[in-house]
Amino acid sequence: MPELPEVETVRISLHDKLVGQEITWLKVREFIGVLGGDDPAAFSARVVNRTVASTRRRGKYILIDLDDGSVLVVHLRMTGNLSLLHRHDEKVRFEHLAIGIGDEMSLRFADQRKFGRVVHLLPQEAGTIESKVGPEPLSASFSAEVLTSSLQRRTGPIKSILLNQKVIAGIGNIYADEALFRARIHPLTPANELSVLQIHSLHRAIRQVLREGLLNRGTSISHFRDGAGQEGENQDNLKVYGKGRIGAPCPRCGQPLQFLVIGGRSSHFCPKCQRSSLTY
DNA sequence: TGTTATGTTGCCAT
DNA sequence: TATGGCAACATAAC
Repeated sequence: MPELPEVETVRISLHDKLVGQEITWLKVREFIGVLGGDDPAAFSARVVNRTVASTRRRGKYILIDLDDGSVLVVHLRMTGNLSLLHRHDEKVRFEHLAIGIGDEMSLRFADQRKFGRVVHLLPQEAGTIESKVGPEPLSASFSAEVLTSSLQRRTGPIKSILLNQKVIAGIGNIYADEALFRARIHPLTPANELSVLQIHSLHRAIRQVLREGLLNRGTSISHFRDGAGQEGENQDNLKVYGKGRIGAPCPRCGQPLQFLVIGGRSSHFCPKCQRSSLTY
């Protein structure tokens, strides 16, 4: 479900309603594992009575900064969902954690598949997130040169490399396929065989598809909703993702799109527009 | 009714 | 270190 645009959409939808609010109570439901092995009572003791200082996003992580320098780290994985409801609203389906926000609201974390986590990092642990992810693709520091240097020593298929969070933070299966289509690069191309022009094209395409995803407030193919329960619109903007299996026509050339499993992930592309050794 | 796929990541083996 | 396979889990769609 959630890649950079979706995660950022959730964060933005919650930010103003969380900042400055006190965490007043906390309830862990049946799935205690949501806390990543932490003890519910200890977790609660560290978090309750703290105030939300700010929210941030790093890759696919939502970071909720508390006033003591500690951080609530939320990862939605495949089917995780954050929603801000009134405190007396019914428990939502698959709810694993409810966090009281001020006197009236509660932030619910729900996750059908139980892969997602909400962990609390002490101030001295807050840096561990940084060691898990690479550059932010929409930041000014993510240049074509930065991308070049991380691709040139890798031999794996570019599709798989784009999914590596240490190479670029926040790209998932949808935006990887969309970026490769825009850059006209075959997903199986070994990363270190891309030409300078192809890397520049890919760099531009990555930023473009992520920005569009963000402007459309995320891609809602099945599960995705923002913090207010709103669906995104970017599913209408997808050019190839999900279309290869049915052989839908390429929006550029009309050829049937193709489907491949690459690194265990479904991959959709145009065999004509995205050729393996395209020289400019 | 059974099988298969699902947008993520970490662990394990090579 | 880089890469690939697979498991974690629940459900919908075939």
